[in-house]
This record gives sequence, C-alpha cells and structure tokens, in this order.
Amino acid sequence: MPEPAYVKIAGEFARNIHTGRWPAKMRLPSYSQIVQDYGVSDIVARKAIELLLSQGLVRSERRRGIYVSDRPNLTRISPERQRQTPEETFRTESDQDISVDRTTEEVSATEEQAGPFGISVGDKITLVVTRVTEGRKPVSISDTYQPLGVTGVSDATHLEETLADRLPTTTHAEWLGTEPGDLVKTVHQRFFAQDGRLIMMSDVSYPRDRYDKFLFRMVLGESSSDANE
Amino acid sequence: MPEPAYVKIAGEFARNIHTGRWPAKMRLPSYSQIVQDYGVSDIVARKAIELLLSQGLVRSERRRGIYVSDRPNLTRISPERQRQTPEETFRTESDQDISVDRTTEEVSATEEQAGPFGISVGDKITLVVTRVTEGRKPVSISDTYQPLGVTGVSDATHLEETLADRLPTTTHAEWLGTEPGDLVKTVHQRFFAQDGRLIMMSDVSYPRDRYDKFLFRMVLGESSSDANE
DNA sequence: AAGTGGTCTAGACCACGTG
DNA sequence: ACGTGGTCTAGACCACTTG
Repeated sequence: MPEPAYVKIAGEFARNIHTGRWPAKMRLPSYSQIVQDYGVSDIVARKAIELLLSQGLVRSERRRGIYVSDRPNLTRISPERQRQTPEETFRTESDQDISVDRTTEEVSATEEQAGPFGISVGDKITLVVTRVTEGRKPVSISDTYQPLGVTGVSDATHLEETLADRLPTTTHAEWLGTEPGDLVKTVHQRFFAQDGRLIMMSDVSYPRDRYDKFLFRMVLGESSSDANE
Repeated sequence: MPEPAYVKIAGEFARNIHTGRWPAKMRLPSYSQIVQDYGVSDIVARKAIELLLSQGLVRSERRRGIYVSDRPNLTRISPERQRQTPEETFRTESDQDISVDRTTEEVSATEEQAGPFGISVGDKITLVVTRVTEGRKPVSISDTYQPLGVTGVSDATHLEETLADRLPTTTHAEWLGTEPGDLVKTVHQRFFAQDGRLIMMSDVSYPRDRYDKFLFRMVLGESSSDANE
C-alpha cells in the first residue's frame, strides 16, 4: 500500500505552488510532458492534475493548458464583505480590472422563494443578477431575490451563509464557463431583519479555483462549553 | 458538445439519491454493473461515481461497494454547536451510537500555534485530540490547542471558522480511514475572548460525505450596503 | 471461487488554439 | 501542422471481502 503515483506527483506540484516556486498563472507541464518526465501513463498524469483542480490550486483552460490559480491563497471573508459593494470587495481582493454588471427584472416567485419569504408562489419579486469579471475572466455570478419594494439590506442585522459544492445551474455554468460535470462553490445567503423577517436571499457561485478557503466571523451566545468536534 | 456520458449517469444517480428513491446506505450498482447497464467503458463508470464522491453523496468502501451516504442532507450549523459538547452535537445529528474519545497531552508549540497565541516556539501548550465515531464509523477528528491553564472556552465571545478542502494530516487520514489522495473537509476554529485574546484553536477534519453543506450564522455590523457577489 | 474497488497501461478520436 | 485538454475503449493486476 505505497503512495499511488498520482498522489506523489500531485503532492510535488502542490508543494511547488504553495511555496511559490511555481508562481500564480504559470503554465504547468502538459499531460504529455508529465507522461515523459515521470514515466507514467496518461491517466496517472490526469488524476494528478485532477487532484489539484479539486483543491482549487490550478485551473484548466481547454486546449491551452493547465495554469496555477491567479491567487492560490485567497480567502473569502464574511460578514465584512457585506458592508461593501461587490466593486469594493473584489477590488481589495485583486490587482486587476474588476467589472460588475447588474440586470434587474421582476419574476414570479417559485416555491423556493415563496416559502422563505412567506408569500405565495407566483407573487412578483425582484431578481437582480450580478456578474463579476476580473481581467476578463468571470469570477462570480449571483441571483438575488427580494420582495417588491425592498431595496438593499440596510435593515438587515443577521446573515446566514450556507456553503456547499454543487453542480451549477445552467445560467451560472454558462457565465463561469465551466465544463460539464465541473463543481462550483455555492454560497446561499439569507439576510434577516431585527424582527426575524427575511429581507433578501442570494445564490452565489464561484469557480473552484477562486478561493482557497472561506472564513466566517461569528458571535457566540451565553454559555459555550468545551468545543471540539 | 453534448453532455458527457459520465455526467449523464452521475446526474441520474444524484437524482435517485436526492429524491430518496435510493435510500441512505443503499449499495450502488458496482462498476461492472454500470458498464453493462449503460454500455459504457470502465472509466466512464468510475468518473460518474467520482463525481458523486466529490459531492459527498456517496461513500466508497474498498472491495465492498459504493454506498449512498448515511445522511445525504445533513447540515453542519455554526455557532450553535459550540454551546454543546460534541456528544450532544453529534447525538442530535444521528440516530446511531455516538462514541467520543479524548486524549490530552502537553506538547511544544510550533510556529503555527506560537504565532497566533503570542507565545514562543517550544513553549508548552495543551493538545486535546478528540475522535468521534458514529455506529463504528469514524466521522470526525480534531486537534485542539490551548495555552496551559486555560480550560474550555467559557470566556470566548467570538469565533472564527475557516472552511477548506484539504489533504488530511497523516493522523487524521488514518483515523478517518481515507484513501491516499482523498480530500477531507477541514474546519479551522479560533476562539477569542472579549478583549480579542486568542483562547483556543482547533483543527477539525470530516470525511467528504459527512455534511452536505455548512451553515454559519453571523451578526452584521452597522451599515450594510447592497450585497451581491 | 467470484466479485469488488483501486491503480495502471497503451492505445484512440475530437475540437480547437497557436505558431 | 501540431499540440492541447477532454472523452473514451479494452484490456490488465492487486488485495481483499463475501458467499
């Protein structure tokens, strides 16, 4: 039960990236190169790269090559980012051109929105789709729902964020340019007012190589016992 | 550019699981079964299963089979769980036998602990290793560090949790019984006192199929602007 | 003895980007 | 024209579990 070849190769590559020996955006050796360099077969090289892809360390551009992620150590921090506009948030994360595009429309609430908002299916709500690019590369797309008349979240005092790995909706997949079968990081947000009323809901998708980790700052209630799980 | 065969198969299986047609713990068709049923090759069947594995919908038991996750819809909720002991937390998540084992020792702080705690490398600190099993299956292992003399986190008022997908440490991998190259969900916790002092740090690992999603409840600061990213 | 999941080899075709 | 990443086939061996 020795370490499989693809784990060994992936480990070596990961170390190169973490230590900075392989800088951001560097092109990795191609599959055929790896096959030659390490004397392994095609599939071993692919499994190694796939391991890096699922950790978000590298990104694949079809027919061009595999590249080290743009910022392999970026952390998404909540809830601070909610006090800023997306422009501000992404600008602090980046040294490149950020572009934010919003489209607003009125749609009929489905079961998914009607339930949490406490309205009826078919009731009109506002949908804002926000698309963010960084230096021409899409980095985020979100669907934001609010009841008519409500604008912004200045009344919100509490935020719930749910993080999961999901197959993106077709709309999100198209915008992010992911391959069929590619998972994305999804953040589902719910903003609540002081009285517990739901003010806004948002579904955000990020490509897997966007963030290395997700940080959440929380306030603890009265008595916390021993914490370790 | 049609949908690849393995995405189609994985989608079909995922639907079966989400709708409950395939109940928790059910054994999936074996690779050779899938090959026959769908008239595809070995590698297509494997890529399909792998897609489910990375979403945590199924779990693989070597030489036994692929099984639907025990609770394919479980959510890990913070910070509520910090007010409970691990026994209580996992008990509410489960209908099975929960066993929690703790070992305490004194170790020398490495750079990783010394920095955040504001002590010197080599200073003694307390390390508590907590191992949790559910019905004989390991579901969590954590390394908890505290300065000597500090016990518990009753003074903590703030909690930071960082979520990431990582290759586990050897200790964690052994306990969880993961295969080489398997990623795990890691939660890095930091407990702070009112004055901002770091009281406790903890590194927790979960197998990929333990939680479907991670929920975090946060309090928003004064002025929140428009939130969509 | 048969079946299983995990690893691996040696090929192949396609659509597209680059030089 | 060539190299690229993505998909796919048809084999193989191993170590172990199950009947």
